[in-house]
Amino acid sequence: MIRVYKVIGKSFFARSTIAVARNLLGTCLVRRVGRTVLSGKIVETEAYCGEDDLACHASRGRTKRTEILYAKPGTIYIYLIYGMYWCLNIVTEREDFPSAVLIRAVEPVEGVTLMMRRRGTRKIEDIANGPGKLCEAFGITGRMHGKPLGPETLWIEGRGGRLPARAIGQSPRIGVDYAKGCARYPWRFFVKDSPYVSRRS
DNA sequence: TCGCCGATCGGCT
DNA sequence: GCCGATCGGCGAA
Repeated sequence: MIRVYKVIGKSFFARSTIAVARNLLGTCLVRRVGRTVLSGKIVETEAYCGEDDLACHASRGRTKRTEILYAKPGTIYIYLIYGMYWCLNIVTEREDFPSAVLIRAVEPVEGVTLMMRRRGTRKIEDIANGPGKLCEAFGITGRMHGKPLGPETLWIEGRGGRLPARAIGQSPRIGVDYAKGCARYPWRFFVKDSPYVSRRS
């Protein structure tokens, strides 16, 4: 498959986190490793939005760890979860407002052979249907943390359009039951009927 | 298919 | 010392 997409600029991320999370669906996450291009269509995202969002890592304010969420839009935020898995986020909104979108799942497009090898599976639906899985498939680690989107790290491509509303599903975010009332916010977005999302209804 | 459980470690209390 | 924006393996049903 040949990509005919355009690189999405930083300004895409300098607006409401909800809008970014929703509009990232259908775009492509791309990375180059040596001569190999890895890419996948984003099919699932979550919005984490401000200190008032108890599920957001910045809900207890600025610390060494959460400082990154206050950075410029388009900055890469990667953290280690459960001591084992990396999770990929992209910082959103204006500088000094702590928010980001978590990329939770992609549909593998290019570099599938390498992804399968990294993931230890030949089942394409299981390659990148979860935040930890997609980082393993793409070889994304904490080394990219704090860097901007771009050819040296990873980037997003799109056609400039957006998916029709009827193609988009919405639900509470996964794994944030501890976040009191915020746990019910419907800030997870996914491509309806995609077999590549992390959990199907 | 479902639910439980352990792995493993950095950041916070 | 506790816990997590996860995952894969296991046993039970």
